[in-house]
Amino acid sequence: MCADLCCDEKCVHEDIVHKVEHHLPNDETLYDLAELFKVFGDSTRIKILYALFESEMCVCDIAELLNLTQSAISHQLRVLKSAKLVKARRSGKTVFYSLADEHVRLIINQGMEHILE
Amino acid sequence: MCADLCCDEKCVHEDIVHKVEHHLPNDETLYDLAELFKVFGDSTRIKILYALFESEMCVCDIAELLNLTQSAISHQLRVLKSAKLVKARRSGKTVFYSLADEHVRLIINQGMEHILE
DNA sequence: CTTTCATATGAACAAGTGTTCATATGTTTA
DNA sequence: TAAACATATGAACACTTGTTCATATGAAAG
Repeated sequence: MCADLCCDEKCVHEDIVHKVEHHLPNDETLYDLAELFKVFGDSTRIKILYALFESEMCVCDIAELLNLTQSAISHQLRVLKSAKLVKARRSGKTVFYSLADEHVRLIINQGMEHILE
Repeated sequence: MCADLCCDEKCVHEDIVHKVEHHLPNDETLYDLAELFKVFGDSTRIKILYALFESEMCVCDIAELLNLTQSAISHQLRVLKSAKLVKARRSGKTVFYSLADEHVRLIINQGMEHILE
């Protein structure tokens, strides 16, 4: 292991460690942030979000579009909803889902830019 | 399951499904995008990235900062590096890691905005 | 009320992930 | 060359996650 002084002139250590410690958001916030990105970290959910970029859609249509069971989509929409990435609107038996806000689009576009460069 | 026509006046279906189908990026791209977000979806990695916001750091310092083994950090840095989120610079025995580009900061800040609202 | 249909939920299982331990690689100094 | 040290890597393990199947809930139509 590193013994407090593992380098020569370029040494940062102690100082940096303490400086960074003070600038780190608290653990709970960082945990929540990771949880948010975890939601984006599944291709089914990404596809659902991309689909909702175009228009609100009901569960069965998304299922048909992505060739997955209605149950799978419903489970995933639940995840997206509790992360406040989508919202639901009921119309009779049907429930229409749509993007909760524009953050979703921004985050995804930023990610897309990264992988396309 | 949904039988092609599950609603009344508000019906979208077929039309929307086909329209959205054409606008969806291809499967591989969507998969890669999900893989990218998966990398952000772990609080250890988020903490590492946040630490690197302040300054480049070597492996053992990050390990000390986050109270994790050097091995754990090294494994995670490998993940971050293959996603091109961080880059490495060797100086003697020590390897300093830093953010690969400004996308990282943008994506994380966007995520942070979402959870803080 | 009963049936039908869209959606939600719970259990179960396979597949994936993050950490630790042990050890290898590579660099510097004695 | 040998010892010391920072980092990397592989195997193993517990833990998490996404899907399916079966079934429950809730709304509209007969």
